[in-house]
Amino acid sequence: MTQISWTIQNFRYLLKTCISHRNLLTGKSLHTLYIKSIVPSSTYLSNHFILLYSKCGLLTTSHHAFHHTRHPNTFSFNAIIAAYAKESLPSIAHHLFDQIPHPDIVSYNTLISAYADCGQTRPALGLFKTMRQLCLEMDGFTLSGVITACLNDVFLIRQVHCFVVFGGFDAYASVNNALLSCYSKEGFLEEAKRVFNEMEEGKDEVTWNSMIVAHGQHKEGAKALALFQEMVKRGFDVDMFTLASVLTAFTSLKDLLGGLQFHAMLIKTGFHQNAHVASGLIDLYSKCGGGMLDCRKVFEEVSGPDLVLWNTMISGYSLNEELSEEALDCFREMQRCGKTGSCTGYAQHGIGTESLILFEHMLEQNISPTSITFISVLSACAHTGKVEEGQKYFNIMKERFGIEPEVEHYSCMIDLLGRAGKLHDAEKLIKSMPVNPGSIGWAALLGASKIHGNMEMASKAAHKLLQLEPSNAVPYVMLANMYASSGKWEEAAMVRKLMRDRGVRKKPGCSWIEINKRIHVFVAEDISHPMIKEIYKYLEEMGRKIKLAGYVSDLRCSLVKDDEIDAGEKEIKLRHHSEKLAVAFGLLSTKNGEPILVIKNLRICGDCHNAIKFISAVSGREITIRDTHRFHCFKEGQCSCGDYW
DNA sequence: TTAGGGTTAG
Repeated sequence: MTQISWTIQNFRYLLKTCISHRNLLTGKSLHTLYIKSIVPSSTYLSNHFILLYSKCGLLTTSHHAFHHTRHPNTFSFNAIIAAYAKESLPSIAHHLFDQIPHPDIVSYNTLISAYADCGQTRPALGLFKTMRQLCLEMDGFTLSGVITACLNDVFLIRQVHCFVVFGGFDAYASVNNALLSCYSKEGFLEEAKRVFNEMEEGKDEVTWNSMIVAHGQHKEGAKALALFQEMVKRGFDVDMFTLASVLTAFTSLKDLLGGLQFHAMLIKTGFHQNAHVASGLIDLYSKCGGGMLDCRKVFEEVSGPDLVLWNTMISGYSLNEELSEEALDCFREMQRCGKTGSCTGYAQHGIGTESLILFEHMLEQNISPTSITFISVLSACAHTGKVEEGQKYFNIMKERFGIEPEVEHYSCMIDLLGRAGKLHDAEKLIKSMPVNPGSIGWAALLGASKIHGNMEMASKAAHKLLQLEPSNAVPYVMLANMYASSGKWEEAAMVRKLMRDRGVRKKPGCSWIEINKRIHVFVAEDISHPMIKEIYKYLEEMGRKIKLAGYVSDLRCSLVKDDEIDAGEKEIKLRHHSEKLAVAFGLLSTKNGEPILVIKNLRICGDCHNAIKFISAVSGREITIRDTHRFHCFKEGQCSCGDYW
């Protein structure tokens, strides 16, 4: 048998191939072979074994390889620091950094990025300052890391931006990409665009991807899709990052049809099995009315679902949560017994919901939940009135998983208690919060007070909100509407005047529906649509039919003073709310039996919710309304939210 | 050897 003698060059070549292909199996065999071989000890090879294990996510093995390196050099330290940085362990990385006799620019860059990834601005800037004091050379890696470390502080980002321009670092694509991305994440799309435009020929794939996602995040989906087309036209490579970014554009446009076509393309290319892309798809379907069955199919296609994929599914279910027939029966029974004020019966009967079942499955798979997972879980409990479960999960997040509740978790709990009619408990929770409740907490209490018609609590919450956010129209409108619906016209007028005096403008309510690839938008009492006469006529006829079926209009929702118009006119005004117009147009423009989907930019009005339940029964159609809070799927006279939203 | 880009909540 011929003995093959391996040389260092053989090992070098094969090891580099293993690293670039992330081929752990071959890499490990190579490592065993190297240890047994007579090849002299090589720091180069040892360093690359550290890298291989780090890139394949084996931190302990990587550290082991570092530990067994006979003569570690700066490269060896840099490689193991990068491994700890990747696992978000900057303090250990720093400890290793301190042991390097002569740290080089890569050592600094790696440690700066380690801190940046964990949002630790100060230590990252400290290292940057040291580099300046030592007159060490800097490069694009350094500045990209420093910029990322400044995320959440736009003043710092601007200061570093000045440094970049005056130091000539704006020649690096990575530096501009970091600036572009940070400006966008901070909400400054215009500044991101300026960076993009000034890059001229210096753009790379990352620049385009960042710009697409920036537009998607700022709800400029159409521009994001146009950028994607431009990127392809200019010959840039499309990768997973691009595809996931494009999906957010479809989601922001609520363009389910476009998303479906894009999904077909993803299946052809096989990219749909990538966890990031799949998360984007699930988010799209769950937010645009695609249904959770399709989400489940996408989820099952992914071989190794990651944490975000689980979170996206749980959140999707929480948005689409349907109360089971059993739960609805229980609720109806409670209503019959006159216990309408409280919905805690759901919790008392321990009825499971899909998102909570999925959450338990996630725990069985030993996937550790994060703070975001708990926001979805608690929000699902709030949507379905599961007070006891909500309290249980709120407690275990700290006790079992060591996650400190943040203002968002408290806000879910306030929402949960408030919706269930426990307004005083909700207020007590706000007062006992160790973190500042901010506007989110008070907004949750205001919403719940409105549901339960508790004027006193609503006024308290609204006034807190007006102090915190004087330019936010929501508390003014909610408070004025509550006064108006309870006949307190003077108070309603005072709130409206205050709003006018402060120059606060209400976001006009509108609803839209897509028919034959065209979006039709309606505002209340719309007269602009070409089919508006037919729509009004249809609603008039439908109004008669649903009245016969038992519908009674809720005139409190018309919010017009009694002596201004009579009840008949109020009823007409109610009939012409934007969501009713969109529903009527949808029913007129589609075939019998076809389901329709309407989207509204605000919360659905109480009278519309009731009327559409009747319309679904009379027309025999499935009507889905997606409002800012959740999906309402109306079928045979019932809504999936169980009148609890 | 090190960077910048994607998915989840409110």
